[in-house]
Amino acid sequence: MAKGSGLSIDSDPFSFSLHNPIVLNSFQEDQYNHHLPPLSTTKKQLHHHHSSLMLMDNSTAIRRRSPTPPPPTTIQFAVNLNRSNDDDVQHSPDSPPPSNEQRKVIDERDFFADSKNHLEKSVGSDYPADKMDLHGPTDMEFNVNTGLNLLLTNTSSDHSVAEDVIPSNIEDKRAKSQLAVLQAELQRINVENQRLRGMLNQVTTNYNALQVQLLNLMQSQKADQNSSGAEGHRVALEEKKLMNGNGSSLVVPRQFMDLGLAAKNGDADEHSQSSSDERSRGERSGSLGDNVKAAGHSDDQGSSPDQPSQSWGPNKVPRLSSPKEVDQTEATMRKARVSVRARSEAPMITDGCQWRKYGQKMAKGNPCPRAYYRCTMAAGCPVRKQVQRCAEDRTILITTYEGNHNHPLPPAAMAMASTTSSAARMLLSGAMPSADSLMDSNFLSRTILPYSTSMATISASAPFPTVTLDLTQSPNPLQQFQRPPGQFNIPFPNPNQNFTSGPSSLLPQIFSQALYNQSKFSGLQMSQDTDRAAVQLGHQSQPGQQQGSLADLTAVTAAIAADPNFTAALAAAITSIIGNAHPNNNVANPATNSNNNNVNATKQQQ
DNA sequence: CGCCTTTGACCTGCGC
DNA sequence: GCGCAGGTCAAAGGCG
Repeated sequence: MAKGSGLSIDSDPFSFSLHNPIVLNSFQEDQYNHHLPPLSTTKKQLHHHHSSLMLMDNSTAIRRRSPTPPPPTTIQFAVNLNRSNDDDVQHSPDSPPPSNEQRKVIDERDFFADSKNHLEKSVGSDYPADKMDLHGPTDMEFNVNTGLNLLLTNTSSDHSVAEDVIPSNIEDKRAKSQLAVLQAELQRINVENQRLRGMLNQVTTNYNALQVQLLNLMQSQKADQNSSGAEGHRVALEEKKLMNGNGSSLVVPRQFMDLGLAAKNGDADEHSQSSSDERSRGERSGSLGDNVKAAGHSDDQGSSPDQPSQSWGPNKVPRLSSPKEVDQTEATMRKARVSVRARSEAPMITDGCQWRKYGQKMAKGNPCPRAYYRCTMAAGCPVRKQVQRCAEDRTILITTYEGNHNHPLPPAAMAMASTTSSAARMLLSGAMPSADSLMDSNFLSRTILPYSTSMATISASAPFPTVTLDLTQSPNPLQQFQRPPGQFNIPFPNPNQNFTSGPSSLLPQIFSQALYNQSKFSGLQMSQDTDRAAVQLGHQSQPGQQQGSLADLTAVTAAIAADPNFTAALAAAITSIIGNAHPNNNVANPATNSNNNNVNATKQQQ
């Protein structure tokens, strides 16, 4: 029996699936079972061995042969995309030839394979089908809102046999009718998709033109600021407030702006060689600052990864004596951090990277221990992160990132890296972004930031410049549409890092999406009535998770508008989702790991 | 055996 | 100088 060619409708009213072939009633199923494995087994095989192409239908209009009306439902067509020889119907030497029903099974599977090809052309016309990983060994489910009006036959086994006995010819006609409807609808959607794509391209073009104009205007203003001396700093700060578009949503300490402008005189990044007098020596530079010094020399723009020994550890930081070196150190020690607050029951948000825990301590004022991780995707990678639950609300997970990766990143990791490095560079440079970076910043502001009016904050009291992305606030998704496209929040410069290139303009959305998908009850809490609104990127593996949302739709829509290569972002998002199940990301829950104490923790508790 | 987590020890900066 | 707090190291043990 072909793997994944069985049919089932899940009992879950919110997600029952039709696994090809599409129509079987329980009576027929019993007949098939003489030759075929149980459908449950088949479905399981499909789940474990095949990718699935799923067509999500949220338009209701789905009729089941059930006495009860259909609930708000998502129909998932799980299509066996791997048609290897092993997948074909295999008959034992003594088994009978395939029956008519079995042939129908095969034919209908072929139809779905063809449908999959249509979808690849439709959704992924800008993205190679092979990169969609639809043939991969994962269980990725690719969901598309079909808007279909389907007439389906229920095959749930709880129906009586007598009720479901239908002549096979009628059933066959019904199935063919459904297939014809499906095929016609797919073609219609293809046309619609092309039309929408064209519209989006037009909007994107216009938007880019506006961005360039705005950039030119800001650059001219900046030139005026530079000519006016110190007054320029004040203007720059005001300008940034204006760009924020919400005076109360972002507090940008003057010191950071001054610092950034001073850094701009140098290299405009973490490795600024400037020795600005505006860097106050009185500011705290804790032990992490020592680490940051080293990290600044070892990340992707400053040094070779072959020299990891200078990267970390206060004990390994070379002593710098000359005033010039001290200034350089102070320039790099002020490395920014990016803190992400998200509601999650998971012990750690998955960002696509591999992390190794190297320490855990009790932090003052928080009963939950703080865990320290370093990136292990490459030797000498300076990136570290801290994970700690919020003391006030332990459902909030605070993840603080620091440093830049010195190695290639998977798309999901690029999303996080892009976001963090953008934020860090914003703090450290304070300079006006380039045209590309402006785009990047705008995308970020229109996707992550709109989820909350107080989402992005910059901490002035923290020992180090820290950008906090708060994803715990209840958003108003409609604001995303209502927000004028020219309105800015934080002008995150383009990371433009060595290994964080790629569709950076899309990454914040992906990052946001990944965060959402990773959180069982994410801070991106959406209204129920908009649930399952349309395109879904989320996986289905978390029962308690809200699936899809208007926010998903808006994020995806923004991504489409931002870049015609939307499918690349889609693939990245899916990758991040898949990465969510990475076995190495099972970090012990700090909140529940009460046995982890150290000297300081003991002192703290005493 | 390699990778990971755990956890006590250690280092550093800061305030008093 | 001492204590505190943040951060890291590294040995020990667990796990697949």
